Amino acid sequence: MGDRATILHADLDAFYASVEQRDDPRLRNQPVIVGEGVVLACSYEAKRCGVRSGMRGGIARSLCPEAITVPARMKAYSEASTAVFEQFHEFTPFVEPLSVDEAFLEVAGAEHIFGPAAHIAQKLKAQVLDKVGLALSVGVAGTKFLAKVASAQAKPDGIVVVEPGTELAFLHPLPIEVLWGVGPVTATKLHDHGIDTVGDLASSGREALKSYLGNHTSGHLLALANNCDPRAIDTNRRDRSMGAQRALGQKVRDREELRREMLALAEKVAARLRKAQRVARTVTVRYRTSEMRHETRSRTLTEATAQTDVLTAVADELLLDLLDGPHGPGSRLGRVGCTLIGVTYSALGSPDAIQMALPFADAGRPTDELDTMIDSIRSRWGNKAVARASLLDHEPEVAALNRPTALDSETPEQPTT
DNA sequence: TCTGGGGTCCTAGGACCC
DNA sequence: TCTGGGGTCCTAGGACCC
Repeated sequence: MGDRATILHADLDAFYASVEQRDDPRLRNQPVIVGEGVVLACSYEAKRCGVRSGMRGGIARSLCPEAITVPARMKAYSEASTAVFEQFHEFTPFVEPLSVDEAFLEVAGAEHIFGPAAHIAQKLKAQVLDKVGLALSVGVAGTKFLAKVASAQAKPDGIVVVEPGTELAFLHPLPIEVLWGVGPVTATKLHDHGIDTVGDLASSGREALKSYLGNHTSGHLLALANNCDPRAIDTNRRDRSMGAQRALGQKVRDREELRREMLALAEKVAARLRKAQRVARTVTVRYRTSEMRHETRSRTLTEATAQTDVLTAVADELLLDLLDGPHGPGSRLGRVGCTLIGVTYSALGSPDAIQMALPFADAGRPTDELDTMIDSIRSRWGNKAVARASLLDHEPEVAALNRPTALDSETPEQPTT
């Protein structure tokens, strides 16, 4: 791993805006803003005026008055995404989606068919443009992290290959902000200590970093800065949580209105959960006060469920706790206000895994049979502990499904070379 | 640039068990 | 009854990513 550059990071350029420009010729070569309230995406022409995603629509339009604003068409983006991922799979089965518009591809096993990784990157780009009509940027490197940094450098519409042996020369001059896990907070801390480039970070002492970044972050960043990233492509990733939230503007809504809003969100996510054939065990309600402070309340159920009435009832209770505090209905709401509510279901499992596991709960099956069952669950549902959601800990045989070696261990598929 | 909506992962403290 | 170590789970909060 890492001694050959066989990992691709493929990233669609300005995805939503590119789909709009593809579908409406009048938008081509024009500054385009997708999304009305806030900017969900913008074309490169709009980026040149300083427009960024997440920006309020009004500010974006004042920066770029000539921009054409269009509403988001999620269905079109999702169809385009599916079509692009089909092209990825034409080259390798080892595709790890990161979001609708980007993925890692392991192409070690595909090189004998399509040629070296850099050629595969070119063919991939050409094919996505030809079949789907969208521009793709590709980074090619020996590790995931480097491939992702390379694709960012390749934008727009380019390819950057980091040849083996040149990794540190490529990485060290770059600003620390390129590191995965460095956001505004961590960046400020690093700059305060005179660390501005990845090279600065790589030559820093672990203990010194630890003192202001903590154990995990310092180890993680130091590893990345020294180009140490052993993570393999994981084709089995599944959602670990599902949620919905809604911003409410400045207005403090009344208590019953917030409860109705929460009910609608909780029902919506429960429906998504069932559609995905998943069950959840933890309900988290989130809340943003008028001072933009975030608060959460969560509860873990004894058994995972996708039943709307159960999930909505828990969400309602948790919301009331946030709204009322210890001093009665609405008393907290009056003081802290509410500008956003949301609900997330997590500790997701799969009802099928539970049903498959159940026979083992009441019959003392031999361990080799159990091992076979665990293998079959793993092949269907991935490496993560899908059976955890069943929480049948009082049944030792099913509890065995949660054995770290069986389901929690990272044993990603390896390409056959 | 004071902010949408969808996520992931980590931490610290407390409860509880052996 | 007190003290201790080790482990797991749950909860609340925070940082980060697209």
